[in-house]
Amino acid sequence: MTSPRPADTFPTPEHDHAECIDAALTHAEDTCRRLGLRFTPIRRRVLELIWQNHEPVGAYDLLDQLSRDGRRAMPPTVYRALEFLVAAGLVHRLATLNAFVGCAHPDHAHQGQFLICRNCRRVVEMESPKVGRSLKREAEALGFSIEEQSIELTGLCPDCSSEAH
Amino acid sequence: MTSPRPADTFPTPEHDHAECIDAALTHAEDTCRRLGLRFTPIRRRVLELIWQNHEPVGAYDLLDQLSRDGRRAMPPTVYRALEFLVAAGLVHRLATLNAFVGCAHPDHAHQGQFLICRNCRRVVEMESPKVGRSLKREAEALGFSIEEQSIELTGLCPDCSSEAH
DNA sequence: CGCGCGGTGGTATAATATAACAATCGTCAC
DNA sequence: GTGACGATTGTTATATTATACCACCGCGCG
Ligand SMILES: [Zn+2]
Ligand SMILES: [Zn+2]
Ligand SMILES: [Zn+2]
Ligand SMILES: [Zn+2]
Repeated sequence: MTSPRPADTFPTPEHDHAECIDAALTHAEDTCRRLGLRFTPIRRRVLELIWQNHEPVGAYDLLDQLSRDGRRAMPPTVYRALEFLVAAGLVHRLATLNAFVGCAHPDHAHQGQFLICRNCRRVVEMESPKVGRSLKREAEALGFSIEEQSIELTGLCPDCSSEAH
Repeated sequence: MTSPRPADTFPTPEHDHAECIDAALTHAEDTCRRLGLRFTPIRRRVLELIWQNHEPVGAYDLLDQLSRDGRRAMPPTVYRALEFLVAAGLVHRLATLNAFVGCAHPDHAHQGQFLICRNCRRVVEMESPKVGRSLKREAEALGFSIEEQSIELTGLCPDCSSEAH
């Protein structure tokens, strides 16, 4: 079972990030094959770029990096790839940042809760069933049925809060 | 004690919305006077426009409406007013919609959870202490300290889900 | 072959937001 | 009053993010 590293905690500087990238790409291949989706070179490359680190990336950053590859990429190219990756559950879009981050739990359908460090910009994807249940229950009490959720928490990660004296 | 209507449930078509607007404006005046902030005509007018209904409004929509007033408004004008109103806790920005909505609980500091109907676009601001506590606890377990939260739930409000057979 | 469909390339433009500087207004000390 | 100063607004320009639209390509299929 290939799967990206759990990443349900902030990654250490020592962690083998090449493995993060490799796991994400391998998992994406598997998923796409299983679902009959086409994991084309552009889509693969965009996913790889998104996984360059654990920080969210803007679409135009990706565009620049694609251009540096040699291919003259235009906005629709990267947005199409992103749309595909988000739909396939391989990438999440962070609405508060207009940026994209690799999904840490791509092996099952979910909509996580994101912890975003305002200092180092790293992101961790939590998945708290408790929070999900509370929200669902309280929304239902108002007669509201949730279809999508966007939960983004900004603050300081452990490393950055200990730095701040 | 003036305060906008609770709006912790979806508003009925029959409710006296003029009262919603009036309460929001009166409360804003009070708040600004208390905090020594200047509730200028532009800021007042923008808040009034935001409260035209219970749906979020985009900055450029507001801009159009301001222009229709006669004043030749430019983007910075409306963005500055919005910045002020958000900072004063009178308005919230919805990241998933790039839009703004009047705060339903402006009488105390908070960061609510928004229920957004994808059909009628109405928004309700929940304030669930339970959700807040769960998130805080689970984030702290990862060493993360939350400074801001953005929680936006999209789905169907009671009225729109009963319409859909 | 002829057709349809998903993917890509490319141009243009829409929609959202901010930078930078000038002009004006309010307030307060003098 | 009036000059000084900070806060607010006016104005122009530009940055940033995202989509509409059409042409072309490659491939499977009747
Ligand atoms: Zn890593
Ligand atoms: Zn950090
Ligand atoms: Zn109302
Ligand atoms: Zn509705």
